[in-house]
Amino acid sequence: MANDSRKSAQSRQRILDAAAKAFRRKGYVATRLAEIAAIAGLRAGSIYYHFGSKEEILEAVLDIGIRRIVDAVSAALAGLPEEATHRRRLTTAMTAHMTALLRHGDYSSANVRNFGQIPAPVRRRHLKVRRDYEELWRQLLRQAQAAGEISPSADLKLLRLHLLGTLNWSIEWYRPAGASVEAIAQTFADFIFDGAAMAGEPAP
Amino acid sequence: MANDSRKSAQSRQRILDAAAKAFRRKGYVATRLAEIAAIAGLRAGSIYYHFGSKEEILEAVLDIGIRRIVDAVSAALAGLPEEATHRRRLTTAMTAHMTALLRHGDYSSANVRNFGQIPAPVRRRHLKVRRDYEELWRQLLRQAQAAGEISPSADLKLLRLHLLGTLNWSIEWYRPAGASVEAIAQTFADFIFDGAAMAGEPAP
DNA sequence: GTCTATAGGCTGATAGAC
DNA sequence: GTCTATCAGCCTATAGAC
Repeated sequence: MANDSRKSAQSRQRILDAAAKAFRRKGYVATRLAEIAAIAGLRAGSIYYHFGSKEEILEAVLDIGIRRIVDAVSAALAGLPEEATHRRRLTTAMTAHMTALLRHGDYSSANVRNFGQIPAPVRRRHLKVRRDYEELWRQLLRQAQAAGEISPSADLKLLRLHLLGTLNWSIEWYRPAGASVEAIAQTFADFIFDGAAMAGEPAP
Repeated sequence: MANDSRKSAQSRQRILDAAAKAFRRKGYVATRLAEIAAIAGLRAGSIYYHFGSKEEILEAVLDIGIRRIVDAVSAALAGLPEEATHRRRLTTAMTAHMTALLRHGDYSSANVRNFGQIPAPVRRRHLKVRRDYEELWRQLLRQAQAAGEISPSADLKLLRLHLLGTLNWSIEWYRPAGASVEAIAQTFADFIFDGAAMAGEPAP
């Protein structure tokens, strides 16, 4: 009994892992159930013992994906000393987000990549979790601005979209061969804070 | 005769417009030929008078998409006075890119959005045009750095990915209701050049 | 040029044996 | 729990009438 439920949980897990990997690479619609089954080491029909439909698998993958990002960012922030600057907090959060996406990331990448093309009902249900994550960034930015580490004139909504856009777009171009994820995230964080203009250059 | 070839060209155009619109919204794989035909005002079978396959339509849409972006950016840059600063050049290019994407942009959006999930042969053929466009940005950034308007220590490759990532990601969140495309692009350009940190704040 | 009709193939999902 | 077998539906693409 404990044996059966353990076996079931393992198969379910393998199916989810396989789906996340496939969704990340080819997208939800283009991925076939037979493909997921093959990666998971079983036949297409067997999937239906664990899931009611392909959409149900998608929902599970999306949920795990966003949760992994939230957990990674939260854990990284929790590991910082109380007195850490807001700049350090934001840099840490950016690195954690990017790492979750690129290195430990079939689920997280599948989430970010497929979000724009998932069926409407699934999207609606998933939106709540997404908003919670956005709220985390809103708070980080608000606190940094309140503490005077971000310019008071900065539009925090656009800054958040600017920042997350840069990070999320990396799934389109990142290849493990190049610079490390940490180095890239650090460079991006410096761009975000200091800008790329020559120091002392006047604004136009 | 001139009448027929004009009618043919018009239908072909309507099919492409319809495909670009659908590809932008739902992605290539999820879009059905019957759907494209319906938007274009004809039946699925009729499409094959104008195109040999669904993939052929995709290729045409992708090509037009990238060309529209290149043309928009090139035209905007050509409209600048000789003595324009490099900051102004880059800001202008960013605005043109974003406008092409968000406002005049079924083709351009379809291109950016579907690039990650197009069939391998199509992708390979399309890569060349993409690289040409990237080269345009490489030159802009190189010249700006050479002129001393971008910090000599800035990694131009990461700066380009940073900049284009921010712009391209906007197709995931932009809604016409909010701020104008020009205002958003201007804000992003200022972020890119000046950063969001409190002026005079020391780096950590 | 566009239509209707349909071929041919594949896909998500179900049923029943083991 | 997983398999095999199979169904029903849908989709791209083709053929031939108009």
